[in-house]
Amino acid sequence: MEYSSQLVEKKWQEFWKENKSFEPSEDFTKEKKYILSMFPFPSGRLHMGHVRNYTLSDAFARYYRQQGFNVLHPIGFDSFGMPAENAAIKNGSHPKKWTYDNIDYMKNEFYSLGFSFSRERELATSDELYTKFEQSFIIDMYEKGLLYRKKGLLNWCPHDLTVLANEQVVDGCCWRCDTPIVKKDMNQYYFKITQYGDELLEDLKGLEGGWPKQVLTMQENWIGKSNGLAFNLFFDDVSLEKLSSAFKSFDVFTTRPDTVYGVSYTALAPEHEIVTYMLENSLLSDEVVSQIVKMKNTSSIERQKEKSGVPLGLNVLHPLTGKTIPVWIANFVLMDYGSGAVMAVPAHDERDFDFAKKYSLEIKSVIKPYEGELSETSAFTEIGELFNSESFNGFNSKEAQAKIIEHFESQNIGKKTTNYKLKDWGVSRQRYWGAPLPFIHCDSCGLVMEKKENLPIALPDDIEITGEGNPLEKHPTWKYCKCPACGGDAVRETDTMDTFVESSWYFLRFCASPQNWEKEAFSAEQIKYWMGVDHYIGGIEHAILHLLYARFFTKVFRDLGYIEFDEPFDKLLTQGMVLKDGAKMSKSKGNTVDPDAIIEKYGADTARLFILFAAPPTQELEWNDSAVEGAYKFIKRFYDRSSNCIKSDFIPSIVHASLSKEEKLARKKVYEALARANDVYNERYTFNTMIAGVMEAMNALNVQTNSDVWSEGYWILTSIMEPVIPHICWQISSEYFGLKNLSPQKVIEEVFVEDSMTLGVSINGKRRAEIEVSQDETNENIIALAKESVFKWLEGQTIIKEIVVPKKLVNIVIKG
RNA sequence: GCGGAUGUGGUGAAAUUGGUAUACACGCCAGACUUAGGAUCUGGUGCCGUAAGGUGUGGAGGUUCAAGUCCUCUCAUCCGCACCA
Repeated sequence: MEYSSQLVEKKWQEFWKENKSFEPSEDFTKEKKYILSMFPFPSGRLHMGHVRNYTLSDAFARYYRQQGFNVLHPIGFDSFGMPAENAAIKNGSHPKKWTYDNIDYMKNEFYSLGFSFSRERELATSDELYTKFEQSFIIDMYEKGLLYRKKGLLNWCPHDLTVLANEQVVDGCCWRCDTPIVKKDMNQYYFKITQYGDELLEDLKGLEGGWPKQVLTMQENWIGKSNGLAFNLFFDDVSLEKLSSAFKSFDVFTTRPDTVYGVSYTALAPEHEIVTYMLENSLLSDEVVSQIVKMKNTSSIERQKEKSGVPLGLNVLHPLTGKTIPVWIANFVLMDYGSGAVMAVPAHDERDFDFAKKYSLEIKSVIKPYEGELSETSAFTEIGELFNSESFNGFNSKEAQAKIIEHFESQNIGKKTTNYKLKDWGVSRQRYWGAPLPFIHCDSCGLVMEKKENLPIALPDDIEITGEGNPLEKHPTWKYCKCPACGGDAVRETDTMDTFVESSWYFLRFCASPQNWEKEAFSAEQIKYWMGVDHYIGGIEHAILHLLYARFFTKVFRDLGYIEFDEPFDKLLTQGMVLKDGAKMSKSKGNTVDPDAIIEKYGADTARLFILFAAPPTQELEWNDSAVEGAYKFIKRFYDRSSNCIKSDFIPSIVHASLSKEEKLARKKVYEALARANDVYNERYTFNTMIAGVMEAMNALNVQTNSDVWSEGYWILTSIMEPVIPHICWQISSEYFGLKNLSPQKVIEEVFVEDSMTLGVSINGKRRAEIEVSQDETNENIIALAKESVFKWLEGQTIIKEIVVPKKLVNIVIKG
């Protein structure tokens, strides 16, 4: 029969659906595998990145099912988010309809690719049920003090009247209307992720081996832990008077306490509270005020271009020497790191150096290199030996750091301190299409939580989306409610949550039993059985945000008593991008390939085979039309040649010794492919080499005619390939083997035993000839044969050494 | 600037512990079958050279009997972070 991807694929997809072939078993005594791909945003259609992602997880899921594991391989949609609202603004569609239409379409695409998802556990995070459970967790977190509300500086678009996420600010302007954004002080809800900063950092160690090093490093840098010294700088009397003693001192942090004697000025961020106080109380000249205002209104990108600052007219006293030090405002001091103020040591810090040069401030060296001289034109930032540092002179930087911290602590003028770059996670968005925060504002009770029995706080359907302001805010009735505490009139919080909240726990939601899907967010029993995720597969672009948030939620849920483990994802596989013509596929570049078109022309198996064969998963994948064609031809050949098999429910038993050379080689190649496949699924994930092995075996089978060898070969090869090209493998298997071969296969060692072996013969490491000897040949004879084979190279030469590497080669070392 | 990754034929890429470099595939070339083929099958294909041979894993050194693999330096490309005190 001629190969028809259309017929074969439809047939098996229906078979799998009707037979519920991929639902996990409730038998928790079986060994399990939880295979998960990062779930998609329902943007409308699948792209090749999706196809690659889910083909990988599907291959793992199918392999482990074959091996007898109980496999959970679920799918959901991360379905809240701005694109739904943007589509509404653009085409007038309702975000809900747009979202769920897209989900329906994409689900069909998924199943037309033959993905073996558990259909009973499908979810969309915009489902009210999901919102209900999520809001309940939010309430728990608030009660634990892990969620709080405070004023903060946010990106505000004065044209669209909305807050923007940092990623939505492009070159200081609104990504949609190009209006320059301004910083606005607004109330915002935050998760206290910083409380888990140390644990999030420490537990990265346990993920080594399971997670790509790159991701671990990125998270480590993002958390950005640094140890140092924090101390107060006290104002002198004149300054105190100026400030009417509203401030006596301010706090600074340094990772280089060894340079403390080199402090020659100190700098505050323009947003520092002392600066604010001075502005509000008109303590600064007009000139200085205008410079500060200018600094504050400059975007961070602009600020980085050149350092600038202005003296505040205040002085502090050096904590050790008592010397007077001027206080400046500097645009390079960040308000949201440390205390928003720094001690400046221009001799040993590049930034401080640049600033001091520009404004002719004192540069005092206190560290000298062990070799070479101090430079006049740059800061010496390495470690070295202390001088100009009173009793600490002569110490090495490292020792001095500890000693100086000790000194500050013993004098009670400073403290050993740890700082993090990680900031609390701002989760509120002034948007409609997200999960509402379950809070109520009451004039008499303040901020009150909604009662759990009233959940979910669902979104109203009758809204008007204009792109200006928050539709929930403008809805005529939605926000008005009674206070759960006092029963009086109150209003709901109209902010919705960042969609990263939904993706922070969806992998737990899949551990709900379908019978209790509506009753519980997840079942303790199933969680205990299925978690952690054995293989988590997704794009590197989520290396920080999603993966960090999911780790944070896991630890929070543990502390809330819902789960008993620390980390959600045991093994992480980050796939590479899909490229065409050397660039990432994207609509704007017009270099996309539509998965539907490929499925229609060649079939899902071809798409899957090409994707797994063209490159290892972690590498970029260059799309190549003729290589796709090649994958299609392979499948056709694979199916055509199956006619050489004999129908049987058992693997044929073959007496290896009685076979011809070609037959033996074919068997060897088949079992080599099997051995390699096991290795690939368990350790290496290099599906490309596994497929190459199968192709080699096919080539070897094709030069012999023994139908037992053919049948055995196909019994094994269709089993290996089923996770890759499932439809055609089930077809072949059902035609010849009654589906009995889709099960664990044993490697037979005897086929690897050969009568003779081929050894390379090299002279001084350069290969010159090849000899064939029997397996049990003595080294003496091997050397004799080797010498004979390279006779002409040895003429008149002196042999120094002869090396025999068993089963590999002979190396003869000659003089010269 | 800091951190990470990658560099092998015309192309995508193999080489598990240092042991015959270029498996497998795409492309190309030749042939067969064909009215024809962009179908199918067979063979060839790193580079230079008619050949003998030489040469060859971004570049330069080094260790070793032996290096794509280990060490030092260097170049290029890509990614992440980026005034984090």
